[in-house]
Amino acid sequence: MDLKPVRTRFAPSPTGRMHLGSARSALYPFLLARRTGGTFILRIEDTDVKRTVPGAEQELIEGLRWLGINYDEGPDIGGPCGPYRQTERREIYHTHAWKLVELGRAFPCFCTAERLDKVRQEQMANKQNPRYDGACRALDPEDARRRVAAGEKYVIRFKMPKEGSIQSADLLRGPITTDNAALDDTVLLKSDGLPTYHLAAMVDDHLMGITHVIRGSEWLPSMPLHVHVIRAFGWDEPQFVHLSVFLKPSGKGKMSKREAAEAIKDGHSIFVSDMKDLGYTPEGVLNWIALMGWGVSEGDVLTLDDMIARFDINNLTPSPAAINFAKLDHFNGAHIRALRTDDLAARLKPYFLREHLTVDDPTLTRIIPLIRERLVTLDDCLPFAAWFFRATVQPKPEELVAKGLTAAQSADVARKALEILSALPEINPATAEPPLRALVERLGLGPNQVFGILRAAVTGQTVSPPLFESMEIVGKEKVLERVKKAIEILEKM
RNA sequence: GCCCCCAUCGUCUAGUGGCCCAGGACGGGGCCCUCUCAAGGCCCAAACAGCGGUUCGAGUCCGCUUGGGGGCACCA
Repeated sequence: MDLKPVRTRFAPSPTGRMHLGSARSALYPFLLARRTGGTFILRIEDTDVKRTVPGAEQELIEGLRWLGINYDEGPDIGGPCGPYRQTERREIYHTHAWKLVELGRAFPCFCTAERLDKVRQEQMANKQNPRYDGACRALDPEDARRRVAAGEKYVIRFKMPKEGSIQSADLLRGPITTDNAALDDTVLLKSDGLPTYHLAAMVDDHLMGITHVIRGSEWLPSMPLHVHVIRAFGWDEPQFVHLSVFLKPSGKGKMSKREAAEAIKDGHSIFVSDMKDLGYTPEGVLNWIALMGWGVSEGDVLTLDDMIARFDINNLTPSPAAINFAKLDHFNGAHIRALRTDDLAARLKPYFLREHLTVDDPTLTRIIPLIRERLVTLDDCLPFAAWFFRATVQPKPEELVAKGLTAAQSADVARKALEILSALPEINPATAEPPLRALVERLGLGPNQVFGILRAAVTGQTVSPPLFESMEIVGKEKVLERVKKAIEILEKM
């Protein structure tokens, strides 16, 4: 791959929540910039004032930060090509739109939305393609200028050539040729004075020196228009890369609001800001989205640094990808297992605190090695280890009874185990396991039966971290106390 | 309706004309390990959408069909 430093950007519109698709649209240009020693920019495309939702920009910024996708220039940190929020660049677009008018490549249009709607409906009724009918295209330029000066509402439309064709290219798909006749006199500057995407993005990408435009495939059909606009200004177009969409897990149809709700029911989400609460790590999420649309031949558990080292824009795939939450779980678990103890402890603590547990840090640190490889999500620490931070446990009576034994027999086993444990100076795997295994032998029982009783007694549950290691952390005093309590419960059954 | 894009195991993908009776990962099945649950190890099932070309040779190139996706706003 060509490693000349690139300038790339993530240019979201702050119109809703940040989802997986947005995250990936940010990731790839980020990776390309880092791989080549280039620059990655965040630009907010907020030119649709009606659709802008308060807080969306903040969610975007926080999402990127959480994922570790850091940008070099952006609305909150500035940079040499600012401002990075399009509503703050009004004059730039205004000037550029009129420049196109002067060049004869665009024209003011005074048509009302009502008339345009009517025309469109008639066209559709006649099975024609809906398009601008050209009413204002033929207006005398001086006339038009006077009407604008007089304060009449107007938009500026691109004056699409009636004949000929244009060639544009997508890096992954190759060149495509489009007849100009199939293209429309698209609005570039709206009557509120703000630009449409087709003007704003082209102007900004040029002014910000963007070399590679990596964006969603919904832009593929308008790429020819974009190339027209860019060339009308006399600029060179950047490399275009269109990313395919994410499909819902079934592979039938793209992710939708309905599908997003389904995911949440299953304990999953397509929204970046939900991921942390659900116990996902940035590493896991990143790894997951990175590999939907990017083919690596082998070794697919990757950190952000691994991705940067291996990223090659030519290995992106143009076909749509169905999301698969099982794979997210896999990557998340793999990255959790790779975390250092202190790091994992710090990440787990909030989930215990969320349950109003009092966390003792040294204890937490000792628990980590026992649960690390059992965690798929960070909040899995609760079922495995919340009991460590509770003063008492409440085993269900029936869970204290070993398989194949009666309550009375189980109580007897527990009494014998208690006797052994009481005699130990302290309880740990080295001291407790050999005599208890000997007990298993002596009673002619299975280890599951004896250890199962103790597990339920000490942890209050049937699934737990390894028993002897757990008992060591709990401490002899509490272990004895809990086994005694278990015996009482069993005796009453 | 018109325009554009895509097409390898259930899913994500490797494959850039001979190295492919198609490789990896997830998921699934089996076995081993084992105090529960995991993790780990070993093994198994599972795909080139169809039809025509081009070529000595096609998963790989071309065309058509089918299927899927996207777009046709003073939204991005």
